[in-house]
Amino acid sequence: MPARASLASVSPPTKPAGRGDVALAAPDPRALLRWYDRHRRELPWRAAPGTRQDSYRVFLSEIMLQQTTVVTVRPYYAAFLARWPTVAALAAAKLEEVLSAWAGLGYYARARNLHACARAVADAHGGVFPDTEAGLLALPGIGPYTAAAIASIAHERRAAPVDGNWERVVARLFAVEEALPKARKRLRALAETLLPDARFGDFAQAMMDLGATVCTPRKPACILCPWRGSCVAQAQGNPEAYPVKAAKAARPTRRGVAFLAVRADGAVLVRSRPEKGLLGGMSEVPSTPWLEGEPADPAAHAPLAAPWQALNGTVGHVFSHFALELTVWRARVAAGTPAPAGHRWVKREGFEAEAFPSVMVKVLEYID
DNA sequence: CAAACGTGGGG
DNA sequence: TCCCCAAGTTT
Repeated sequence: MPARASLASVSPPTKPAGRGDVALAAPDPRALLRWYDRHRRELPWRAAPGTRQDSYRVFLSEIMLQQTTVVTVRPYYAAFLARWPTVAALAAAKLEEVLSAWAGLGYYARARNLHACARAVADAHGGVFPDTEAGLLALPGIGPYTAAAIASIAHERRAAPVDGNWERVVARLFAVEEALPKARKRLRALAETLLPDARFGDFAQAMMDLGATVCTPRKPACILCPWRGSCVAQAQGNPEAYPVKAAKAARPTRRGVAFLAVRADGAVLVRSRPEKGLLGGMSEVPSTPWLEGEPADPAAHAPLAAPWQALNGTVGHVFSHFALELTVWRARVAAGTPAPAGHRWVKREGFEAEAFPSVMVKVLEYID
């Protein structure tokens, strides 16, 4: 257990208020582990106490949980595990299958990387995940956090998977004044001082549970915290002030027109988006470009000549860095209408196999 | 390194 | 309605 004094090099330069009078004990990792033993949450991807989880399951869950809530991930995790129980099974899947199964979960590069990673493990690692952070880090879609998570949880390596929970907990423990994202390096250094001498997987998950259930972004339950006697922010009385965050960029609005061509048999005209970029590789109804300011001329972008009818209302959708307002133009076309190059007709029964992102599901509600 | 990259739920 | 947030990675 490093003494407080040894943290000087990574501590914030400004002396936090409230530290002067009462000496705070250094946070003891064993106290958190004891708390975890009493309050550990049951989660589908979590192994029974005292056992290690299969690395593929840790991998699958960690990729899905990136920037995504537990509640949202649950059904996707169950579906993926049932359909592709092993890394070999996932590696054998077609990318399109993986993308359609991922549809609705967001950040679709994750699905592409998940698949590429499974193939890399199957092809270049004999079907076995690397058991070191460095080895894991070299795989597609696995960054510093996920490498440390798999290494600690599945392989019991000494590693600090510093996620948003860890950052919040550490920022409060040490009252870090520097704002995110610049504070990331400092927070990581402080986090590593907290690591125990054993039970690295449990400690990693304990930090996440603590952040998710006690040291929450708003109204943290400090009274229930095993580290309440070691927390500078709690001593200051303003835990919610941490972590400090930089101002966010404004979110502009882009507009466009989506063309909903409905054939007599109910089939809809669909195409696939480019593999890179927004909604990469996902299925979509053709549309004008999505632009800020002056909308593009719809007629110039219609996929085929038809009696287009502008529908009332718009489809609104919020992406991570812009909001989208889509006007829907719909046309009923004859049964024999051919699909233009790069497009295809998809019937209702075929929707399941398509990789429609949520924004397109909204557009497709205008079929009838 | 800042920006791109989704979505749904809660206050 | 609006803003924030959630087990980050890639370029």
